[in-house]
Amino acid sequence: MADVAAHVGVSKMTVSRALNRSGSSERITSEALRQRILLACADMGYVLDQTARMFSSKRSGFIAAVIPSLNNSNFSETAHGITAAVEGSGLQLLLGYSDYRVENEERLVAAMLMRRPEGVILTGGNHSPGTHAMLESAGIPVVETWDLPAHPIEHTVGFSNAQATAALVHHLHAKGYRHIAFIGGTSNRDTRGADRRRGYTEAIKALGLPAGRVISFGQPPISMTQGAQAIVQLVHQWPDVDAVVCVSDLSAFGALMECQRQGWAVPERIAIAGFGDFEVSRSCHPTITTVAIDSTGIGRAAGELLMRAIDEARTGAKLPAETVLIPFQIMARGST
Amino acid sequence: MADVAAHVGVSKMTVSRALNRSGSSERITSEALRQRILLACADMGYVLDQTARMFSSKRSGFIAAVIPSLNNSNFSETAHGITAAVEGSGLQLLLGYSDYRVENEERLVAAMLMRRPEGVILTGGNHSPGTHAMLESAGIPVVETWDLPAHPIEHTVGFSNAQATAALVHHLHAKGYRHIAFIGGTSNRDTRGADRRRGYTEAIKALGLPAGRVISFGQPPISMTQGAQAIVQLVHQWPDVDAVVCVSDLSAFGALMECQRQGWAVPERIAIAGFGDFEVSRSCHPTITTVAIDSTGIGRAAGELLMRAIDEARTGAKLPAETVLIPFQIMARGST
DNA sequence: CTGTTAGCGCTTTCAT
DNA sequence: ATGAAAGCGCTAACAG
Repeated sequence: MADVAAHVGVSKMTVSRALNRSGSSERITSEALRQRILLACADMGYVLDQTARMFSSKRSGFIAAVIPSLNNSNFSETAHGITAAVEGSGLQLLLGYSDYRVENEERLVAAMLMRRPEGVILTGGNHSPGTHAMLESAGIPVVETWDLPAHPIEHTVGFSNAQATAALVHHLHAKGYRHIAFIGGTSNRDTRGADRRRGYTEAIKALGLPAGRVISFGQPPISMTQGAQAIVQLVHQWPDVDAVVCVSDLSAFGALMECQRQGWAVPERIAIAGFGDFEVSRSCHPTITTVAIDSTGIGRAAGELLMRAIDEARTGAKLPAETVLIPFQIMARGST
Repeated sequence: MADVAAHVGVSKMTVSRALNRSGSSERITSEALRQRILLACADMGYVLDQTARMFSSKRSGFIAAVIPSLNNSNFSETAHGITAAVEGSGLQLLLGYSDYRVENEERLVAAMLMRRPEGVILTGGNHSPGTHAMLESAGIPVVETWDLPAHPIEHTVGFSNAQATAALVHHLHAKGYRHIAFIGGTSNRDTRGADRRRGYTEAIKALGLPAGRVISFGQPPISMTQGAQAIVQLVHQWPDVDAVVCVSDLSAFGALMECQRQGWAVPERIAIAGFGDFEVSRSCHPTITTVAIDSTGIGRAAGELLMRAIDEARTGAKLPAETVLIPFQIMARGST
C-alpha cells in the first residue's frame, strides 16, 4: 500500500480510503484521484490485504454457513442465494457441508468460529449442545434455515416441512388416492426428512387412511437408486398401494424410472410425488408432482436478515429475533 | 496474552509457545509449566486470537478454489474432493463460483486474493489476463483442473475434454451410427464445452462422417429443458440424424425425455450420449451412455498437489510444475 | 479532503 | 529453554 501511495503521490491513508469507498462517510476529493489509485493498484498488481485489514479493524468480513450437502440438493441454491445477498457488502461466505450429521456441523462451526465470522447461517433447527454453546458465547447473529424450529436460536428463515408434506398428502387424497405410502431415509440424521415423514403420518391419520405404509431405506440423502429399490420393496410389501410420497425428488425420480422398467404405469398403477422441485422433476416423463420451495430465496432472505443483524450489532444494538416464512407450493404434474 | 504471561510469571513468548506446542521444534521446559499456562488461560477466559496469529505469521490457513457452478454439475464433487484432501491440515477452503464467466472468475480471484490464500485451484485453463497477472504477482501455487491447458499457469489436474468426446464419437461409430450430431451451448463462455465440440468435430472429420450437424442452444450450462428443445430442432433440421452427443448429461437427459414425449425410440430412432456420468444417467430409463470422470478424484488430487506445493513454498523451495492426468471412461449404456 | 501518528495481538528473530 | 525487541499491513483517531 505504501508503494502504491508513493507511486500515485499520496499517503497510504488516501489509498486505504480509496479502496474502502463503500462506507459513505469516507470520500476522496475527486473520483479521478480514486480511479488513478485503483489503476495504480491494478498496474502494480497490488491487492488489499484483508488479513491485516481485519486485524486492524476488528472485523473479519466473513459470514459462515453450514449446509448439509453441496451435491444434488436444493442447498447449493441456498448457498447461491446467500452469496447473491451479501454480494457487494464486502462480506465473504465461508461455506461448510455437514453431510447431514450434527457432529460434523459442530466440528465445522468450531473451525469457522476461529475465523471470527460476523454471523452464522445454519440449516435446520437441530443442533448439538456443543454447537449451541459455541454460538451462544460467540455472541454473533445466527439464522436457521429450511425449518421452523420450536425453539430457534435466534432468527429463522424457513417453512414447515411437516405442513408441506401434509399438503401433498391432501393433494393426493383429493385426487382420489387412498392407499398412500411414504419413502424416506432410515435414520434421524436428516431432521427435515423426519419432519416430512411426520407430516405424512399426521395427514394420513387426519384423513382416516390406512397407515403404516412407510419404507425407510438407507442413510439420507436418499439417492435415485435407493428410490428405485424402495419402490420395488414397497409394491411387494403392500400391493394395494396406489400412491407414494417420497422424501425428495431424487428418490421420486428413481422410483418413477423403476416403475417404467417394471412396467408399472405412472400414475395409473401408482402415483408418485416428490419434494423439492428439482429440475429433473420438471424434465422427466411423466413430470413429477412435487413441493416447490424457493431455495435461492431462502438463501437470499437469510443473507439479508443476517446482514441487517450484523449492521445492528455494529452499532451496538441487537436486532430482535425475526422469523421469515418461506411459502411452499404444490406442483401438480403428470405423475399424480 | 500479556496478562496471562504476567499472571503466570513468564513472558508473552512463553505463553505463545505453550499454545503452539504443535510445532515440534519449539518446546517448553517442563510440561508442568505448560499446564500452568493452559490453566491460567482457562481461568482468565483467554483464547488465542487467530486473527492476529494469522496476520503475524503470514499464514492465512486458506486455500481458494473457483468452480463454474455449484448446482447440477460435477464441480461440487470436485469441491468435496478438495475439502477431503485438505481435511485435518488446518487449511480451510474458500469457495467461489464463476457462473462459467471469466470476468466473474477475475472478480472472485481478486476478492479471494485479499484473504491471502496460500494456494489457488482454478477450473479450466482459460482465464482473463487480469487473473493471470494477479496470480503471478501473488506468487502462490496454482492448480488448474478439468482441463489440460496448452500453457498451464503452473500445476494441472485434468484430462482432455476434446479427446474424451472424440472417444465417445468413435464409440458411436463402432456401434454403427453414421449421422452423428452434437448439442452444446452457443457461446465460448464454457471452454470445456467448446473443447468437447472441437473433439466431436475432429472425430467426425477423422472418420469421414457427414459434418455440420451441430446445434448450439443457449448459454452454458445447458439445462435439461434446453436439451429437450435442442433435440427437437435437431431432428427437424437434419431428419437423417441417428445419434447425438450432448455436451453434458443434463442436456442428454432432457433430450432423452423429449424423445419419449415425441415417441422417438431411443436408441432405435436416435441414440443419445452425454458427458459427466451424472446420477440421473445411471437411473433413468433407458440409461444414458456417457463419459465418466472421477470428479471427486480431480478435487482430491488437486488438493493434495496444492498442499505439497504449499509445503514446499513454506520451506522456500518451489515445487516443479506437475501435471496429473485423470482418466476418463466411456460408459456404454442403453441409450446407444 | 488528506496526512500523521499509533497501535491492533501475535510471532519472528536474535540474544541470552 | 526463554526473553526482548521489532515488526506484520492496515485502519482509527485526530489534526490540519
